[in-house]
Parts: sequence; C-alpha cells; structure tokens
Amino acid sequence: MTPKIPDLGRFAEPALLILVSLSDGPKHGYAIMADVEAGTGRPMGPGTLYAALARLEERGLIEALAPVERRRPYRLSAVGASVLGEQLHDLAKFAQVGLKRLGQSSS
Amino acid sequence: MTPKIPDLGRFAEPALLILVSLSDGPKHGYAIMADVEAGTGRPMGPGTLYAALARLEERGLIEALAPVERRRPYRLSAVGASVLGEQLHDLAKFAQVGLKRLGQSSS
DNA sequence: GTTGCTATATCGTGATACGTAGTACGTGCA
DNA sequence: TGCACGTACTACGTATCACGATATAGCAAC
Repeated sequence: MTPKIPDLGRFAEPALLILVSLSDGPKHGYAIMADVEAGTGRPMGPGTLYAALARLEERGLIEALAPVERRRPYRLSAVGASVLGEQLHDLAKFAQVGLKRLGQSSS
Repeated sequence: MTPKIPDLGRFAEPALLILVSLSDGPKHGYAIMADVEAGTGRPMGPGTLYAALARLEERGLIEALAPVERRRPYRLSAVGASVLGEQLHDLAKFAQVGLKRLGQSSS
C-alpha cells in the first residue's frame, strides 16, 4: 500500500542497538547480530558490528569479558548503562514530542 | 556533576530533527536551526543543516515553498509526515524496550 | 570431504556530519 | 557614515562511520 517509502538514508545507529542488546545481559558479537536482527528486522553486518564494538569499548561504554572458546563476550559498563539510560530517556521524550506534533499520540 | 560522560560519537540524526521541527509547521533553514538548538541544547551548524535539507527535498520528504525575501521555507510533504510518524513510532517502542531492560520505566 | 553453521577479522567505498569561512542584506546607533 | 550585530544562506574540506563483501577458521553431521 505505502507507495515506495524512502527511508531516512542511513538510519541504524548501531551503537544504541548494541547497547540495548547488551542491557539484556553479556553477549558476544554474533549473538548481538542475531539479537539486533530479531529486534529490528534488519541485519547488522559484521563490518558495522565489530567496528562499533571496538569504538564502544575504547570509550568505556562496554567491557570485554574473558573469551570463551572462540567467543569474545562483552557487557555493559556502569558508565555505559548510565549513558544508555540518558540516551533512551531523551529519545523517548523526543519521539513523544514529535508524535504529539503530528497529532498522533503514542499508540 | 556528571563525571565526563562520553557521548555516542556522532549522534544527532539531523534528518529526524529537521522533520520534527517541520512537523510544527513550515519553516526556513535558519528558523529550523534555532528550533533544533532550542529543543536539543545543541546547535546544528549550517553545513549539517542545508546538506540534510537538500537530501530530504531530493527524496521527497519535504517540499520547498516560494522564497520570501532571503528565506527559503520548507514544509513536510505527505510522504514525509507518514515516514516521520513511522520512524517516531518505532523509536518510541525501541526506547521503551531499552528502558524496560534497564529496569527504568518510562518516567 | 564437503556442506553448513558459528564466530570473528579486515578492507574499501561511499555517504554524511560537522566545522569554518564567506557572502549579503538589513537595522540600530554613535 | 561608518560599523557592529543579527539574519539567512552558500561553499568547501575533513574525518567519521555505516555497510557490503570477502576471508579465515573451527566444529558438527552426513
């Protein structure tokens, strides 16, 4: 029905998707890929994923755990959890403002 | 107070900010800049703004209106409004899932 | 022994966010 | 009248980053 909806260019914001995935508990990269794809419908390729993981670790938002077999699990750091909370809170507020302006309440 | 919170790299998603700003009614570029800065606290520079406007128009999400003096106003297109609605809806749902996982309900 | 799934690494390209600088018009004001 | 300031847009350069594609490698099952 919807006549060829263009999407907003590159919209995925991998960092947020990863942090939310990890807020569920520690995961390794491949599990995050699967989790994100299950949650959003769209797959996140390894290039996107591992690059984002490296940045997040470098910035202290996630922490690497001891490797198990071939798996390199990560968990949210305390800082990461607080940053994520703030971001999600702002995001929710933003979305509500927008929906209100559009005349659509949050269904 | 907050001990040097690192932010999520480049996080602004100018396209969404612009669309929400326009959902209020037609605006020209400079007014959008002011509106976004007022709404988010962070200024969006002209480079970011006008490039994003051009892309949004090219993709049919916004429409240029007749220039008034030096001002080049834009308004949301019908497609733009529907895309924006979907995006915001998804965004709100995503934020709620994340907050629930963090144990913070949507305050 | 080869097919298929798990798991991670790496490279390259294009898109784009963002800062900076520049142009120009108008207004107030000393 | 000269200049400082706010409005409004343009143009350019750089660096970041999303994303696809490819590669590697172990492990199972058949």
